[in-house]
Amino acid sequence: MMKMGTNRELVKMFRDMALMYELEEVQWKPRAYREAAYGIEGLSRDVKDIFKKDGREGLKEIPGVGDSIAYHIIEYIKKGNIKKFNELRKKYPKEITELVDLEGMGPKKVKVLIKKLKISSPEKLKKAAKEHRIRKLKGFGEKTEQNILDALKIKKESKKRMRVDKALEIAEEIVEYMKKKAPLQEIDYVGSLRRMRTTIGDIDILVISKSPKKVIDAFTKMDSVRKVISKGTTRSSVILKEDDFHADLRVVDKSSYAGAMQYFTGSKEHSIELRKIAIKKGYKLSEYGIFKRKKGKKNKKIPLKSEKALYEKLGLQYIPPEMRENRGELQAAKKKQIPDLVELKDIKGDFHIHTKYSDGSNTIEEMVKAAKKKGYAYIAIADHSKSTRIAKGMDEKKLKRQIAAINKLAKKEKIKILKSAEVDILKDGSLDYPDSILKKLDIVIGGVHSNFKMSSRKMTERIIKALKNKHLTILAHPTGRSIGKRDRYDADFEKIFKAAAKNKKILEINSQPERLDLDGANILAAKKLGCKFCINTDSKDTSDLDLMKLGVGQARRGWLEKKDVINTRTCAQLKKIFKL
DNA sequence: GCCGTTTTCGGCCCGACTGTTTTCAGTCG
Repeated sequence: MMKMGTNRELVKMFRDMALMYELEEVQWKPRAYREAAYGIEGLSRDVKDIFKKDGREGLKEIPGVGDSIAYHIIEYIKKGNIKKFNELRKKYPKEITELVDLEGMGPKKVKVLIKKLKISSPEKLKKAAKEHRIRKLKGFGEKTEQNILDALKIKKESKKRMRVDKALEIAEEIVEYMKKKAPLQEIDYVGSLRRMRTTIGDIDILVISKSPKKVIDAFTKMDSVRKVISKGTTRSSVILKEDDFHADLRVVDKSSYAGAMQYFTGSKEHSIELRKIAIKKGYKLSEYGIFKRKKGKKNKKIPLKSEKALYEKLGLQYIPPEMRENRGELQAAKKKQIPDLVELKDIKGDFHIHTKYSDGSNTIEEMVKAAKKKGYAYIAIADHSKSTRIAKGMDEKKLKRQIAAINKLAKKEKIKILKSAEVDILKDGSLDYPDSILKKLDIVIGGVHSNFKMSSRKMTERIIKALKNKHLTILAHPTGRSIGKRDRYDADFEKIFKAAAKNKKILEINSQPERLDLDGANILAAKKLGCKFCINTDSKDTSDLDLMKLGVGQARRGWLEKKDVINTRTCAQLKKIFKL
């Protein structure tokens, strides 16, 4: 049995149950099951551990989980299935989620299709559409039939969510293009990109303009647009040629800017909570701003200059976009306990830089020059150790040569160049170099690069053994996940984070877009356990140094302040930490 | 089914767009 898999399986099951209850036309349950799924998704612990430690009451602490759903979770932990889930499953075809996920389809339409045409899969749906059987149904028509065929085609071609670096690039291109081609006062990208999620579902753009029609025309006529899904007087939605990516644009006038920024930045869960707070205070919150509720009369709009003013009007401290995930930030804002988040400009150096000595494509000198250009006070050169053969890891001899080269270069340079290495944490938890070599290094970055598939117990022991090694300074990409390729290792990360805190080891926030490891949720969990962090780029070439902003984004999502991040320290302060 | 500095019962976010209708339901974000 996979360990952390339990959470994922429950999330999937509860989402499916929500959908099936929707088909049953049961009120409110769908929402409750979705909220529970979302609550479980946000956990950094395994529900099994929670149950083992704190029982049913512990489970009920999970946001969205009450008596009934806690019962279902226990049922699943003990028996491996949920009776109610199986009952519902029998009534509906297995592939309903695929049908509902099609653009323009929802539970109501799917239900009619199942009932009237016995459609149970995307294949059967396609056949029915081609045979023009769908247009004859009440509430359906020719257009809907064609849309279904389009949606099936797009679904087939399109891939998963987009990496944040790519989404940033596309969003910036759209913003630049729109600035040139359309009459507008303000344009920003919003949505999950502004919140700096690790992956982006679609690109959201917000515009202030007095001529919305011209703006929307310019948007839908971009060369990069493949299909226009909707085009109204204030909003439009398109599919881009690049990877069939969705982009949405919304135009508002200046008086609605604060409301629209808040609304379109999300997250949805955060916004829903915020609206509930507004209602309690006698207001109504919409994408147009805050309105005073008046019985029998038109609601009166409250002028707001900024998002900050919007939050303050609701009695809250301003919440930075990266924190808006309904993970306790609204409660913190109420108590005026929003942390002063770390910023890119606070970063004074980078501890994880590769060169031609292993798998980097630039020399030490070139990387040093690029770091100086960034205004850094220090960098650490950290190439791979010998066991990482695919990355051309260095043997002891080569590392010694590199150390000598750095010593020589350091004499000429003002920027502090630290000697480091990304040392493999071997299968048994020992490090890939002998102590005699490790002690010559200023910083030792330990990382797992092989034997990913161990039992949870063994992997946890392996990493904790490394964390107890007196030479190790930093734990690189602690969970080992690779976005879209590989899940994090099966291990008890709460134990690992605790061990890191206890042994005063620093956890890396790796800024490579396919890693982003730790990510925001892990960081938040580790911070609560007393861990310290550093944000590294793991650069393979000089342009990779720019990835720092992605790591900072994750740090902010994990509520980190400057003091939590080691590479915001000055050179002098570093000496105390690393005993240089 | 969940939740509570107005509630242990009675609420549960809100508006735009499309396609089908001829005033609105369904879907989306």
